[in-house]
Amino acid sequence: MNTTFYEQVYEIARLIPLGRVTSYGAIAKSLGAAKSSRMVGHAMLYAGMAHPKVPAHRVVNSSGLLTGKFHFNPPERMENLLAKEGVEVKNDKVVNFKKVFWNPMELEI
DNA sequence: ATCATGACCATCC
DNA sequence: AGGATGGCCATGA
Repeated sequence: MNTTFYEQVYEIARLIPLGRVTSYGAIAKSLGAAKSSRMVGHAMLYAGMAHPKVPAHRVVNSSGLLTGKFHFNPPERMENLLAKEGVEVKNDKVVNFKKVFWNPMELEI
């Protein structure tokens, strides 16, 4: 699926450093489409089909909540991967979200 | 072109 | 704190 908008989302998502997370809204903003945050999430549905793979597990909502974990193979996969990368997850949300949050705009600008 | 959908966000109660 | 509401907009039928 080389859909332009999604491709841009993937590009940003692939830049997320290991052990860091970001939000859908933040990605949308860095693309200049702050109001298209929902599309970012939707794009993640295709993340599995995209190549190279997209670390969709590093993308959460603005509260650090793992809203899309139920879209993973086994939903546990998401927190499992995050925990493995050093991101603590409790109650389906990222601990120290502020600290592990990665701002896509820092690289883009 | 129109309608429905959605891994969101901000706001209000 | 937690649920409900409206807005926003790309994509597919």
